[in-house]
Amino acid sequence: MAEPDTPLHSTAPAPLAVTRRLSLLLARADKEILARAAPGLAELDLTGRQYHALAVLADDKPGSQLELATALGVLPAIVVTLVDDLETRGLLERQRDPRDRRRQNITLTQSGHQLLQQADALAATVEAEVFAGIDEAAQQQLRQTLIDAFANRPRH
Amino acid sequence: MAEPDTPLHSTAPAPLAVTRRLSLLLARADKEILARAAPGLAELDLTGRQYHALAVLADDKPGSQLELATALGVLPAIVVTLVDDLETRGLLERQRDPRDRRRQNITLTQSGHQLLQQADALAATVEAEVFAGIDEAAQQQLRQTLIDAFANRPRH
DNA sequence: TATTGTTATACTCTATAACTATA
DNA sequence: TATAGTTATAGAGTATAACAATA
Repeated sequence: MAEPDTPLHSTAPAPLAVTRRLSLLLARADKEILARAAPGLAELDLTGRQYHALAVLADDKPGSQLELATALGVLPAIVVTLVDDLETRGLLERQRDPRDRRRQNITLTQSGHQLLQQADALAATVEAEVFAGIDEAAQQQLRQTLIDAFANRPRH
Repeated sequence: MAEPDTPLHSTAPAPLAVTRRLSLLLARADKEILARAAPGLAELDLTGRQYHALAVLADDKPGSQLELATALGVLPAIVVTLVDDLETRGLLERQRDPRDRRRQNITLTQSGHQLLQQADALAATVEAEVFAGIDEAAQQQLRQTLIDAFANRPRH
């Protein structure tokens, strides 16, 4: 229902910069979700990247730190300190691959899995908050389109 | 068509970490697009953020640097050097607002608009590349869902 | 007294290259 | 000779606080 002061045939508002550009829209979505999740993650002593790493380690079981680096989209040198920290906190364990001693096999410990579960619960809450006004079908479609475009594609 | 070695009733593959979590999916989408656009933007001497700033300045015409900072999601102190650089390159002009001399009115110059146009063309190319396999309706739906969830929402 | 913009600075993060060990 | 992991370090980017100008 129109506000009393709103003309019936108002001119359409000029589109915002961000709505005209899908790239910026995606950038904003990412930033917004991270900003909302960051305080909760901080209570778990996790950065967004550390959460990402735990998720990849739990589900994708990369066979080396290099694979983990690729999955996260960061340099191998970064992964070393990232994994160092999580290992010190007892969230994962490193073990040299006996068949190729250059590789580190990384497995989440029980507390690693537990912490991931907490982080997932938090992420789910944030997602529910952000997509509160969006109907279920649109949310499902959003997920599927992103999977089709990004998740099944080899990284370059 | 199935590969010869693929069993007809193979067990469904465990979902990748990123496909189970919408937040990570969005993070990956953002990262992927930025990674693909970065080299082209670098040829225009632009970072992703500078491109974002040009787009906001052109379309949203923020009335102060603080508004620009909010739109970009960065701290006011960051905007100073950001705008400094673009001003030095003749892409925009600062002018004190005569009605409130604390505020800086920022307007894109002609070359600022031209550079933005080039960056937009590049972004469009990258988007077309990334969403090549996605049908037009799904792309449109993706855009609309993101607008509904993020663009019409006051920043917090 | 509050707000906008600015500067300085300490801090964190990142990228690069060199190195060890394994293959 | 190539690859996985590691380390050191220089450079880039960020956050924080203090300040000037204006309201």
